[in-house]
Amino acid sequence: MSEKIVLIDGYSILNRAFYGVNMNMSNYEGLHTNAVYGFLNILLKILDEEQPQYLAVAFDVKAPTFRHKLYDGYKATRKGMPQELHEQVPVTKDVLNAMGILSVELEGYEADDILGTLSARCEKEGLDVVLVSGDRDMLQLASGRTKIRIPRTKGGSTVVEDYRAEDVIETLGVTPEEFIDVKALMGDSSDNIPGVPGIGEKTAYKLIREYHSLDRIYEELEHVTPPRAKNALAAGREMGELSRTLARIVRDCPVEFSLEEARIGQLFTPQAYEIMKRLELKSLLKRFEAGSQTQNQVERAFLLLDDLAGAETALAEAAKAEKAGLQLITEGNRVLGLALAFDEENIYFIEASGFLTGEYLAGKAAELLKRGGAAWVMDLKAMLPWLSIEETEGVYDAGVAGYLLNPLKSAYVYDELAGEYLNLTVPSRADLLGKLSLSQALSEKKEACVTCFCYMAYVAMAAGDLLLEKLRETGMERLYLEIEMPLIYSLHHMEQEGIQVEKEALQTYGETLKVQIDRLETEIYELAGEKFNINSPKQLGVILFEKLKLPYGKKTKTGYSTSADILEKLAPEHPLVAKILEYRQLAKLKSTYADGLVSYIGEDGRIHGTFNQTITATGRISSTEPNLQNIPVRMALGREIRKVFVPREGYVFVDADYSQIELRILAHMSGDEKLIDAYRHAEDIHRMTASQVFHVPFDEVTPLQRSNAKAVNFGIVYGISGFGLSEGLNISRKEAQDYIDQYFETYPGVKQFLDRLVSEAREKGYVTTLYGRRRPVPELYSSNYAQRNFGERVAMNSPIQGTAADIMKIAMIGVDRRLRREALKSRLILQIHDELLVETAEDEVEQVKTILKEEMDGAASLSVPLEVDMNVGKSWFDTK
DNA sequence: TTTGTCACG
DNA sequence: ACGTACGTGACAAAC
Repeated sequence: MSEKIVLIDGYSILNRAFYGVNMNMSNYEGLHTNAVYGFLNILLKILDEEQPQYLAVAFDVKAPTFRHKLYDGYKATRKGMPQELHEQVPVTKDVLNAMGILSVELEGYEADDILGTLSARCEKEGLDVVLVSGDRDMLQLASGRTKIRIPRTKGGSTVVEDYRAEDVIETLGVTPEEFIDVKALMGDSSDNIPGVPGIGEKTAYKLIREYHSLDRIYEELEHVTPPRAKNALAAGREMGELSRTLARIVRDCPVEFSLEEARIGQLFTPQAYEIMKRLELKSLLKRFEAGSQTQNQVERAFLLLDDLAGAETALAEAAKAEKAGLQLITEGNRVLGLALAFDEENIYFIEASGFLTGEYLAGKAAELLKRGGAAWVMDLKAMLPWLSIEETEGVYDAGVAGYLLNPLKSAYVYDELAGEYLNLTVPSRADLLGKLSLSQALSEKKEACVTCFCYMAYVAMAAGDLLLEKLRETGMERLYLEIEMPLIYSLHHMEQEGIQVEKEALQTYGETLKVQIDRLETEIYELAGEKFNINSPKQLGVILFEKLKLPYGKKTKTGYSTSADILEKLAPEHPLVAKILEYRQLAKLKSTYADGLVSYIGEDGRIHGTFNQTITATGRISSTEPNLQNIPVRMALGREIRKVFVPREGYVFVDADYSQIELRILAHMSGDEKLIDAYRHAEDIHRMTASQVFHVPFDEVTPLQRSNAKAVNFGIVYGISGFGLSEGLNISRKEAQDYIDQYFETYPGVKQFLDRLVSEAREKGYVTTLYGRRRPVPELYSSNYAQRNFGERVAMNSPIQGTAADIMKIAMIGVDRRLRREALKSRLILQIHDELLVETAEDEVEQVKTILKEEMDGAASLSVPLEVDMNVGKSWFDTK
């Protein structure tokens, strides 16, 4: 076995770590530690896996490199790193130093070049090389001896992509050496490598696959096709050759390096331990303490209680505690037990069995929540169906707190919160219980269950104060206490209430669809001349674009695109296309809505969906199992479905929706005088926009002008781009850009506002709503052009969409509370982002309308009024 | 599990 | 020449 060296691209891995680990992580000095933490985790993971004898980390030096001298534009626009990351660089170097790990820097060269040089030298010495970087450019260094490893954070955990030379060939279709020339041709906007103007990614790969090098291309220039590419190549030869020099990683830079200095010695030194302590990286401390991993100390306190006496004693103690963590453990319609913690020594799982019934434990849980002290739970809404309690002071949901602090995470479970806020690495539910259901696990792996459940209670308790403190620091305490916590109860009420659905009518509707689908199916097979699976985009693509040779518009990464917008343009070409579109529509209605919804109707004749509070990046709620926020309405046939959503006997639906709430928020937040003034008076906002942007009298706006203005309004809210608008309107980019320019000329305050959102987001790393809700925008720092642009649109859209979500939440809480406090029978049953549906007792219609109007109008006081449209009907179909 | 498609605001 | 409209969830097919 040959010896092995691991070489690490320092900044690139720090960068990955920074965006992969929750940004709020910091020590008591206020120093952010998430990147250091993530970096060390990746480092230790790689060392574990590779078991190398040698190790070095390369860093860039803040000075111009030879590339800057060659080309003025080189990395001129590269964005600086945010302060929170910058401050972690010296700390990371200190840690490496304390661990005796070699750091290498060289003025005039980038870390890439150092890595290229060290890998070349080590290969020559007969070593195996493992290069760790976040940057795919590094792939040009892959070889038989050198493996490139690219860590990615995927759904919270880190996975590493490995590339040996053969993997590069397999994934890119070119060799590592050829990859340099690909980059020379196509350029790289994130590094400001210009490339050959006129040659894009597709052409670059195609050319290199055919000719294998830039030089060969130029030798054979006469034969290069298409002519467009040939001409571009002829004109851009200098740029191409310059780009190749810029793109090629240097393999012989004058860096001083001796293998002996890179030899790995004692990593977990006392010095390193001290730094870990100062950084408060507790989970890493363990490894630095003895070198060996031990279970977390707190686990010693975990205890299973399954006897009445023991449980009563613990519960009585907990009742006296100032702070407690708990979680009722439930599955289906059963309470399995209660997890409970009230200090570091008293952490219990009380299993439901014998005299310790589920009802008893639920009652005790309710008492604990109401006892006066702080009570932290992991997921309050999941507990409420067993508790029969209403809004209670001192009850805090740790999951919801974690969501506000970073809404981009995929889940807010105890192990994630422990890692982020307690610097504690604890086994996840999947680690402990695998894929077992809770009841299965309880009978098969009791001990693991106790660990899992005790952690829930412990983490909720232990992280509580810190979560509140962070919410305070980030200006989200009121958002949390006055909006998100009360909202949990409103969502719970809606879930309990559910909505009545006429099962038989829905089934009949599904059968009608089936008849039409069968008919269409036959017609389609006839027109196509063969049977195939119409639901398969792949098979459909073959029929349309190969057999019938219709012109394909777009390709997806797996084949031809057959999406509706493409097929619509194709419809005049062949009668089959329209049939496919119709088939798709009906198939969707049948599978998702007719058949799909039937399966959710409960014994009470109602659908009780789930409203999720911790899913979206912007602060909206989402709806699942089923999704009641995307019931068809735009197309007539689909809208029919709404006829089966009906109020109970003696009730009607009152439906209220905000009119153009996002545009009104835009007017308010931007402060644009003209827009504010327009929206103060306008009945029809899109018409008013058309009138002002196209300079025509309000009454003379044509339907086309209005619909164009409407699309522009949408575009503005989504974070406008010429391309996006042109797609939405099916017009040229030039025309779309003209519309946008005219809009901004008309409302200069909006332009300023949107620019300000982006620049503030770049500075701070996040954007905020009117109520202080944050959304981090890490994409703004991406080296990828498309990603960065996406970040800009997010920075423009999230404050608007998020503020609308905040306002609706305030309104919901208000409506729900008043219906109850005023002792009405009517109940809020659905929220669809800007719409509320109230199942209203017939004799309460007027009161409910008043409440909806007052609470929705009054939810926020903006510089433009919030208008609410209301309708009453005997089904959801009738409320439009 | 991922991808393409399509339903909603 | 590049690559995008913002935010979701469910279903069927393909991997």
